[in-house]
Amino acid sequence: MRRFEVYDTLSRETRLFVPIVPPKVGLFVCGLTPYDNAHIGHGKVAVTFDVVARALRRWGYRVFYVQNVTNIDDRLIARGGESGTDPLVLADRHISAWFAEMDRLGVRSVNYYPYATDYVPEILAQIRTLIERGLAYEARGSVYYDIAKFPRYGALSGQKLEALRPGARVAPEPGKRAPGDFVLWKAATPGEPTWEAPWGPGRPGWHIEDTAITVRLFGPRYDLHGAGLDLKFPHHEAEIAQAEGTTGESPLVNFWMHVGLLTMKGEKMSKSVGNVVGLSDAVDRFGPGVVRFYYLNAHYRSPLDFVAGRSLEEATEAYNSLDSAAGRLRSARSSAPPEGSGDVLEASLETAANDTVEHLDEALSHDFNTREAIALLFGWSKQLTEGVAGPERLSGESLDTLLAPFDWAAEVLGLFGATDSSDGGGSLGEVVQIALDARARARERGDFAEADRIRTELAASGIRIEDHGTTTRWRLVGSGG
RNA sequence: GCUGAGGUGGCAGAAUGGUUAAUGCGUCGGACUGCAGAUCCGAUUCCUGGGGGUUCGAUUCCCUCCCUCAGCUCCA
Repeated sequence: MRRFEVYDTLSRETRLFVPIVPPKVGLFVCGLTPYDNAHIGHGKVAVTFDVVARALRRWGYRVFYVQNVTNIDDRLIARGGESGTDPLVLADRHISAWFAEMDRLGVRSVNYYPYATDYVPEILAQIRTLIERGLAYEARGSVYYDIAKFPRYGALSGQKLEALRPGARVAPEPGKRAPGDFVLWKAATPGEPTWEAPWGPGRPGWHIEDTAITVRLFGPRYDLHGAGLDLKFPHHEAEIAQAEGTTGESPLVNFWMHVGLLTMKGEKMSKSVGNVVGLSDAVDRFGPGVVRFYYLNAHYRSPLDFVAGRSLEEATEAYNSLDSAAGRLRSARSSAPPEGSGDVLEASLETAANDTVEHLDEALSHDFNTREAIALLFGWSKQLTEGVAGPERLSGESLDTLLAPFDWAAEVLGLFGATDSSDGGGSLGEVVQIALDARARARERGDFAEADRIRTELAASGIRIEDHGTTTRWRLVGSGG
């Protein structure tokens, strides 16, 4: 197991990561609220923790990665009401879309997606315990957490209860002892999905599902909790209060990781501001590789400012240059000379390849510095152009060595893998080759109008042509990029 | 107001108590090309918010001020 450090929001310092029960790592990410389509801010969190899980697995940790699905909550009910759809049906629809999007983006590291509604017994048990311990109280069929009874409430976000502005954004509810008390169980409202409970029919509050799930799956304490920065308060404070109040053990989580928000012209991207860019739109236009690259090209904790018409376009340029460097090697590898023949690599390059891989692991072991890793990949790409004149003459073994840094990127970042590049091969390749042959003949006879027409049409289909002397290469690019 | 995160070249964005502060994008020049793009070579040597302090040395540590963003019970 490789040693690495992570910034922990609670202690506000970067610390060496030590699992509670090595080599196991419990990773919980809260997030999926399927009341609407995902936007590119959601994608940032998903890709960030995908890379975290990939890196940890590479380093020998056994990660159990859980992401919950809040398939019942206020917004779902509101949206369902607007369109006359059952909230649970609406949730299912968005969940399917989310899974499809994650698959396209290469986010396949989540082991288990528990649904809130599948954990109602655990939720009820937790609420019952909190009431028994005097930490929660009933009022008008609802149950609230009495935050005055939990002194650590506010520690994660550094909030002092007295300093909070109660009711600043939400009207105080009748029945609460204090405005800051949060709801654990919401009394039924006509027309809403409800579950039976000792306090009367109702449904779970927003925060309780997470701890019901994690206490059940991980026990009273676990290793890593991730989410967007905007969930730090009050949601994560509530989680701590619920879980630690129930189990009596502390801390609930050893390392809290909070992802910097995606902003647009300096403002947070959110539905309420109305400045959202759909995740699937971005992936459609630029391709999954570019979108992943865009996220990982900055440190996960920094805010990332999205500029329409520029951010993903810039990412495309940078992404393409690395992707074609990797693609060139991969296509040479697929047609490498038979085993035991071909040129052998210079020893210095072999050393450099190994060093690069080591440095890549090192970069990620410093609080997942993916930007540093990408800089190293550019450095490696530069070394390749300087040191490798003709990759197609190299032995397969040598090519494998040269590919090692890109293989690392495919494994950990989910970028520049074999499936990312479309150089040659396959039935698409045959069709494209026919078009390229026709263009070559047109150029030979000086019919450049025809040659350019073919080039333009291929480009419209997302196929970019690159002339290198007498040979022509092609690659797939995002149709809009 | 309170809490937290930040202010780095034209732009995006790293790092570090110490030689010329990564990397990418963009721009300019050159090579190649029928042209364009891509690629390659070179340039973009006067960039760390203001002011103090600690230090032989600060962008990094401390103080202070200014500014930006986020959170203060919908939020990834």
